[in-house]
Amino acid sequence: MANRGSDVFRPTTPADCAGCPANHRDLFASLDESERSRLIESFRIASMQAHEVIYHAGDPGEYVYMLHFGLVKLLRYSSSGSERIVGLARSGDTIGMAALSQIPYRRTAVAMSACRVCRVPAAVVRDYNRHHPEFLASVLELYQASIEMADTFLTELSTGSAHQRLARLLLFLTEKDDHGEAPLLSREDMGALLGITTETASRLTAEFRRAALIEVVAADRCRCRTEALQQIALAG
Amino acid sequence: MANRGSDVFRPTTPADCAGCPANHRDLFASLDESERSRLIESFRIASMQAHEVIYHAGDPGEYVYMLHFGLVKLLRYSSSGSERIVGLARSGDTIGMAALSQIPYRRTAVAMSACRVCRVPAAVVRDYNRHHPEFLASVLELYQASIEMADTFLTELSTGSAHQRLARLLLFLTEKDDHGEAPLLSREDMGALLGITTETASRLTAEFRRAALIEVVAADRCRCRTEALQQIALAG
DNA sequence: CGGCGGGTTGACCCGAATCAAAGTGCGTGG
DNA sequence: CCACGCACTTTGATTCGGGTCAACCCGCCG
Repeated sequence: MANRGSDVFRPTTPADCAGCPANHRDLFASLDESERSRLIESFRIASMQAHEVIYHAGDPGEYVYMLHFGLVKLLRYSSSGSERIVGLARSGDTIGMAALSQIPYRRTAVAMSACRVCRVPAAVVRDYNRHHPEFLASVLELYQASIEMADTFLTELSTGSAHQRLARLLLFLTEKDDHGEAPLLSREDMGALLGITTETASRLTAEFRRAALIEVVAADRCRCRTEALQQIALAG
Repeated sequence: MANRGSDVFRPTTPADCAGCPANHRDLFASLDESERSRLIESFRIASMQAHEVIYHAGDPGEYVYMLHFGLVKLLRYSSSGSERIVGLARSGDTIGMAALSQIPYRRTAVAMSACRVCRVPAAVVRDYNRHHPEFLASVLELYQASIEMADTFLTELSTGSAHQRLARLLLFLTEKDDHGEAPLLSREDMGALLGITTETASRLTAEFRRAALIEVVAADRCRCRTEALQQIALAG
C-alpha cells in the first residue's frame, strides 16, 4: 500500500482558497471574507499522486477533505477480503464526513490521479455549526450527494450486463468531467467499480475501443461517443 | 401501484411517542418533555399495510417519517425502467431525509409489511435545529447510517455468487431482527435487492429450504441457520 | 538483461438469465 | 359453495455471458 500523504501538508493560503472549486458552494458557501480568513488558519493543503492513501478505514476521523482537483476512489473491503469501490470523488467534492460524527472513517480514500486536497479539522466544522445553524443545510447537501452517488452505483453500475455497466460508467465519468472526455481507469479499478473481473473489464474496453465507442487520447484519458454508449447503457 | 396512505394520518399522541422505538435515540434523543410535547402537535401517525406507498420519488419532500414498526423498502428506478431496492428501513429508522434539504424525494418508500409511521414536518426539524445546533449530531448520525447501509448493499448484496448474496441477505435481515428470525421476502423483492431474477431467487430459497439452511415459520418469516449461512456468505 | 505489473487474448466451463409450463393459495363472483 | 382467475412460487430445458485459468505482450525499472 502506498504511503500516507500526511507528511506533505502545508498551511492553506488565501490564494489556495481562491482556486478552490468548493469556494463558492458546498461546505463554506455561506462564509464571508473575515470568517473564512479566521477559519483558514486551521486548514492544511497537500498535493498527492496516484495511489497515495488519503485516509484508511478505521483511522480516527479528525478531518474532512475538500478535493481541489483530481480523482479519488472510496473503498470498502468485503467480508471475503476483496476490495470494492463504493464511491468516487472529484474536484469540489468533500470526503471523510464520518469525521463530523466523530467516528472512525468507514471507507478508505485513495487518489487515482494527481490530486490536491484541503484538510479541514472536523472540530472546526462542528464548532462553526454551533454558531451558524443555517450551516446545517450545506452539510446535509453533501450527505445527500453521497447518497445520490451510492444509489447511482447500485442502480447503474451494479445491474445489467457487463457491457451496460461499462457504458454507464464511461457516461458517468464523462458527465462529471469538464473537458468532454473521461478519465480512463485501470482495468482493475473498473472491475472493483462494476463488480466484474479485470479480464472482463479489459476485454470490454478493448472491444469498445475497436468499435470506436471510445478513443484513448492519453494514457489515462479517453473520449467517448456518448450517444452510442447511451444506446448500450439502456439495452446492450 | 397501491394507494397512498396519506388519508389515514391522525394526530400523534404522547402514548404513541412512549411506544416509539426512536423515542430515546436518533432524531429526538436530546428533547426534554416540554419540548417534545410542543413539537408533537405537528406530528401525525398512520398505520399502513404491505404494498402501501409512503412517498413517491419526485414528491415534494415535506416530511420525514419515523418507523415505529414494520419493514419498508426504498426503491430507485434504473434508466432502463426496472426497479432496484437501494435501502431497507426497520423499526426506529427514519426515512425521507431528503425533505430536510428541501428537495423532492429521490427514492420511493413502500411498506413491505404492516407498518406504523410517524410523520414529522421537515420544516419543524429544520426549525428546531436553528435553536439547538447540537441537534446536528443526531441528523448526521442518521445520514451516516444511510451511507453505511448503501455501502453494505454494494459490498455484500451486489457482489459474489447468487448463493453468497442470498446468504448475506438472510444474515443481514436476521441481525436486524430481534426475534432470531428474519422476515422472508417475496422472491421478486429478493431479486430487486440482490440484482438477480425472481426465478433464481426462488430456486435458491427452495434449495436453502431443502438444505435446512432456513426454516419457514410463517408465511413471511423464517428462521436461519446462521453459522452455515456465514459459511456460504464467505465462499459458496 | 531479467523481472514485474498491467493489459490483452484464448479456451473452457459454470452459473445464472431466459423462456416456458405447471403447481399453489386466495379472493371474487356466479 | 364451488369454479374461475390471478398472483406468486416452483421447476425444467436451454442458452449465453462472464468467470477461471493460462499464455503472451509490452513498457519500465532495477
